[in-house]
Amino acid sequence: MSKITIRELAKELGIAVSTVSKALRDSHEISTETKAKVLEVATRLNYIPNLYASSLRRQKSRTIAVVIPEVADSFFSIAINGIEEVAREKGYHVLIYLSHESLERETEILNEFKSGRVDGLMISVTSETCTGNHITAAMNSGLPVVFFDRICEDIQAARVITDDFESGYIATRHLLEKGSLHPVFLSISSTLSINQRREAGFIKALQEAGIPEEKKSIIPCTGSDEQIAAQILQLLEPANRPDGLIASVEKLVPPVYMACQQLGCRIPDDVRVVGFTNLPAAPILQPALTTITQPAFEMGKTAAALLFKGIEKTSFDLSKETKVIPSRLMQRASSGA
Amino acid sequence: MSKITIRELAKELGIAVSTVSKALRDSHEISTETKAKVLEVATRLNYIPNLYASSLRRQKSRTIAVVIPEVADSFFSIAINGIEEVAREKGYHVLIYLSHESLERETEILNEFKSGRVDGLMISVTSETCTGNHITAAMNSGLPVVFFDRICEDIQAARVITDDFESGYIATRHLLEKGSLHPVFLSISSTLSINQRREAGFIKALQEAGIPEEKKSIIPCTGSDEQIAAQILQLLEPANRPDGLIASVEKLVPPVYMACQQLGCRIPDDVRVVGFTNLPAAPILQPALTTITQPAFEMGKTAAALLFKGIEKTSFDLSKETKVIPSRLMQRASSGA
DNA sequence: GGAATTGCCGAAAACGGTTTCGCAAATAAA
DNA sequence: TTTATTTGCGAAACCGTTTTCGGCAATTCC
Repeated sequence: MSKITIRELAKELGIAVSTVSKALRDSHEISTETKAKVLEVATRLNYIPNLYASSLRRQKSRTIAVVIPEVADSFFSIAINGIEEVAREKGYHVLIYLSHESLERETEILNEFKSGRVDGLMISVTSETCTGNHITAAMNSGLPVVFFDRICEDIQAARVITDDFESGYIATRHLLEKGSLHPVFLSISSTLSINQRREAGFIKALQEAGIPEEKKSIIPCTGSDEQIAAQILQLLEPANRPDGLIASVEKLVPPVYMACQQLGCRIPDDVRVVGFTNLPAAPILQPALTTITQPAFEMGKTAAALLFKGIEKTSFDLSKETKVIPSRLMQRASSGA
Repeated sequence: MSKITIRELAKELGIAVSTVSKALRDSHEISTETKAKVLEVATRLNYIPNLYASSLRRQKSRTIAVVIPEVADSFFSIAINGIEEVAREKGYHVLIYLSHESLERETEILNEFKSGRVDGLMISVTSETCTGNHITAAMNSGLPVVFFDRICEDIQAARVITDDFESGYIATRHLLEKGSLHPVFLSISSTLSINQRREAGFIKALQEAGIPEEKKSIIPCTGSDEQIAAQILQLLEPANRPDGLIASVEKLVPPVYMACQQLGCRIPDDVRVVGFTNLPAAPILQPALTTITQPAFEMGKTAAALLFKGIEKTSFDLSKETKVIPSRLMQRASSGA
């Protein structure tokens, strides 16, 4: 089964290649009968246009890139689902790149896009990414860009985010209402947008409650998984154990539960817990985990839809768009009765 | 920042475009000095080759496709990690497609590859995929294909799998040793390769143990998530509750724990549980889940490496390759003390 | 009825690299 | 010294599609 090209269709039909091309693209220059004939032969011979020839000529690839820190995280994997769904509807293909939380890698990846590799880019930045030169460089080369979830605050670009500040606030208030007197916030990166906002919501709730702002209440959890586990283990030692905590990202949830099991620390009696996560296992943990659940699927869909709008309508100024899709507090046993 | 092409490099250097091209590809026809000059100008002007022009001429795209049923499953998301790692090393790009367990969708997706869209394909088939006509069609068009995890038994092609039969056997023996007298196997699809093998291992262990092969011991769990939950809930009713069970895929784990919580069914005292899963939450479940953990990352890496070997060495007959990477039984509390 | 328009199609030039082939000079072999 | 061979480079064809442009006939408009 050799590849069949537009030339062979033309030969088969006894007409010019340009006519075939126009017929296939449903040009008004071509009569309905000719179109029908071309279409018939094309399907009969199972003609599939060569994407690269087409992309080369038209300077567009019907391909988008998704750059995320990692895929083994429920938020991102669910978001990809949403992205793929919209892409498929629109006839676009999606390339995936993992930055592994490395700014250097992210920069490398984005640099390749300047050649016109992709028609658009959706990105959730690295926790290292504070300056976005590589991103603005890509944007300046004419690439439509949509940030989703983890954005770069100082770049004027389309954003699809969730209400991280409010979620941080709500989670904290929830802990306070459940009786926690000194909740702590497990922070993963002081430069990460979502972390900053959640943290700000946390602080606001604390201030409103008249709780003195001790430095200790924000606990940085950084480094390898093992290091994080050790930090959390230390935090939950009986000596100065907090009575409530917020796991600001999904990866902090397992070490928290693990530490509690090791230390005999009871959730929620000793420490009330809320986690930012989309883990399907949240309701089956013991006790079931109260979560701030992000609208991952919707965010993926929305971001993709926005990107396609930016790609297809040149008149549309993508950079002014910001969509905020609210997260939800799923109240379960881990935060108290 | 306008796109800069190879012609502009040539003009800047005062040499022919063909020379520039060859220099950039490090051809032996070009002197070392010329190469150096070309390289200098190329980096200075930040030249990035147009992938589509290159792909069109060379008939290869340095792009592979990964087709999987879904991404929101720890196995697949970890496998993607492995794939991406190898792809990046090799300078390949990876397109991702989700079949959503639909054969029709899978067929559509594969059909597009016949145009030379990608240089190779890694696929984990749908549970609906018993006949692989669409896959052999793609293979016949010259596309190197590697199956990973969920294979199509009747297609002669490269495979990277885990020892599902042995794992099913080991999981079952483990349950029996822990005192389960009549373990059951929760099956998700009778056509799915991994399901069949795991089931076969289960049956073998039962036979060896002299347990009469009752039909009831293999429980089909199909349909929507809600339907599956209902089926499992019914199964675990006290009346004829099994004393051990194997969740043959990850998505069955939450409904099992959920049902036990609802019914007051104690794990492992009432029912011993083993699950096939890579869930990071497995150790923090109460009780911690005994798992058959698949080498997802290694499988992704191995499959990708194999595919690239098949792509790059035409002499290499991919279709005869089968790599089996063993899974591991992670013994935890859910299967008994 | 002549001019202007419209409808339909074909030839050829793009798109931006890669590759083949040929040519001249330099080197090696005879 | 003559003949082969090698080395380094340039001209042009090529990959498969899209698009511009022009042409011819049929139609519409004064």
